[in-house]
Amino acid sequence: MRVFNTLSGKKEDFHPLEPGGVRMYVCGVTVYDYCHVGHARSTVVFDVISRYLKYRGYNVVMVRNFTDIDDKIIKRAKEEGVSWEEIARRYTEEYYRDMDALGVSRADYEPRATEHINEMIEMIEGLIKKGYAYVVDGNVYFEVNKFKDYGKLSKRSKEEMLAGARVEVDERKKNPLDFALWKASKEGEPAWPSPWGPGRPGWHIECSVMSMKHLGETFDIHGGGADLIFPHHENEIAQSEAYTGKPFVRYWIHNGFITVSKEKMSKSLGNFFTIREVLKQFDPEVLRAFLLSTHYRSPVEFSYEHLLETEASVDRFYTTVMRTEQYLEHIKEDQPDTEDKQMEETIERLRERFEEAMDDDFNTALALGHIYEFLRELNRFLDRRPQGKKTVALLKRALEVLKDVTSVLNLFQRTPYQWQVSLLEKKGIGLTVEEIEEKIRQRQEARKRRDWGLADSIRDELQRKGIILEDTRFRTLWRVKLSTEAR
RNA sequence: GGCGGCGUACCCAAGCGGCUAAGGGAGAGGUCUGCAAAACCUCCAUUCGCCGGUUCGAAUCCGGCCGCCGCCUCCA
Repeated sequence: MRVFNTLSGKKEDFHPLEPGGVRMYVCGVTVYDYCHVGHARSTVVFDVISRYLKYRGYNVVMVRNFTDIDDKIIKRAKEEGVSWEEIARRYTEEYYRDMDALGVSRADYEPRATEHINEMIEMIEGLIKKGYAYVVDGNVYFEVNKFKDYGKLSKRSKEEMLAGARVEVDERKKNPLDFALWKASKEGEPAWPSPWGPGRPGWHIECSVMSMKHLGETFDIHGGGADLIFPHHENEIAQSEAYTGKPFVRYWIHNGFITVSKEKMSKSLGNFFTIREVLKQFDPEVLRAFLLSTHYRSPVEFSYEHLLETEASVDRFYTTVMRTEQYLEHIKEDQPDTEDKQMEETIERLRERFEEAMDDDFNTALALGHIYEFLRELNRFLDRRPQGKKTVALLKRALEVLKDVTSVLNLFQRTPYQWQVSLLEKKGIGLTVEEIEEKIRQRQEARKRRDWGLADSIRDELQRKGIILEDTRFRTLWRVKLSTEAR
C-alpha cells in the first residue's frame, strides 16, 4: 500500500508502527456553525481511509476531535446571547446529523477540548520546564526558535515565514512566529484556573494532548484539510516533539479543497454551501459519491451541474442492480448453462482492480471508474439472456462482490427501491408509490386490451410528473426521471 | 515577495517512462421494443496549456514560458 506523506512530499510504502494495527488522528471541526461541503469532504475522505484500512485487515483505532472552545464560538455565543456551551452543544449535534446522513461512521474516540484542560495544563507546564515555552501576563507561548525542526512539514524556514510579513504583531512575543499555548481570559470570557491565572487553551495544544492520550506519543496517521498544514500541524509537531523528544506522526495525510468558481470554499469568502442545503435537493449518497469521484488530494470544483452528473451515475448503479435482481427472479435454472467464462473472470478482476486502486494512495476515483465499467460488463452479460444454475450463482456472486467492494466506500448499500423512494422526495415528485403503482395497473389493463392510446397517455401523464416507466419482459418498472441539465 | 500545486475530448475525471490515453455525463447513429424507457453496440483526444531537451520510447522525467489556484492570518 502506498500513501502520500506530506512530510516527505511523496508517496511512501505504508507500514504501521505495529504490524496489524493502525492508529490515526483526524482533525475534526470547530463547532460554531453548520458544516459546509469542505468539512464534508475531509470527514468523508478520512472515513473511507479508515474503512479501507479495516478492509485490508488492520485493526484501526481512530480519533476525531471536536474543538468546543475557541474565539469563534465565544463570538457566536455573544452574538446570540447564549452560553458558549450552548453553541458548542448545538453544533456538535448538527454535525452528527449531517455526517450521519453522509454515512460517516463514528471514530473510536471523539474527544472534546474542554474535557482535557488538565492534561493540557500538564503538558504546557512540561514545555515550560523544558525551556520551550515562556509566560507573559498570564499567557504562555511556545518559543519557536528553540525547536530546530520548525517548518519541516510546511517546507519553509523561519526566515521565509517572517519575510511573508503577514504575521500578527504582538509585542509580548519574543518572536512573531511564537504561538499561544495558553491564553489569559478577559473579563467575562470563559476561563479555567491555571498556574498562570484564569484562561483557556490555545488551539494547537488540544490535538497534541488528545492524540497522545489515546494513541501514544508516536502514532501512524494524522489527517486533515490541507489548510491545516500551516500553522496548525506544524505547531502540533513542534510542541509534541519538544515535549516527548520522539517523532510525533509517521504519515501526514491532507485532503485538497472544495472550490467554487475555482476559489477555495470557505467561511471567510462566504462562498460556501452547507451540507444541509445540498441535502435538500440531493440524496446524501450523491454528495458522498461526488466527493469520492476525485482523488482526495486534488481540488474539487463544486457545482449543481456536477452533482447532477454524479446523481446520474448513482442512478445507473441502482438501475443495473434492479435489473439484475429482477432477472434473477425469472431466470430458468433447469436450462443448460450459458457460456460464462469471461464473466467469471470479470467478477474476480473487479475486486483486484478495486484493491489495486485503493492501495495506490486511496484512489477512490479510479476505484469508482472500475465499478462503473463493471456495470457495463454486467449489463452486457444480461443482454445475452443467460440461463442455468451456474448463471444464477454467477449473478449472485456479481452482486455480492459489488456490494462488498462498495461497502468500503459506504456507497450503494441500499436497495434500488429505497433509492427511488428517496428520489421521489428529493425531486419533489408529489406522487406516492401507491399512486404510481395504481397508474401502472391501469396502464397494464389498457395494454392487455392493446389500447395503446390509453396506455401511452397514462405513461405520458406520469412522465410529465417526473416518472419514467419501463416495460420489461416481466413487469413494468418505474423510475424517477433525472436530468443532467440545470433547472 | 517566498513556498507549493494544477492545466488530459463539449463537461467531469483516471493516468506517475513502453499493450489501441480508464470511467462517467452530454452529443450522433444503430440493435432491442406495440411505441417508449433501460440496456448494449458504433462514433466522439494520432493527442495530453505552449516551446525546447533527455531517452530506442514521454501526458508521464528536466528546463523555460503562459494561464489558474492554494499556503505564508482563523480555516476541512
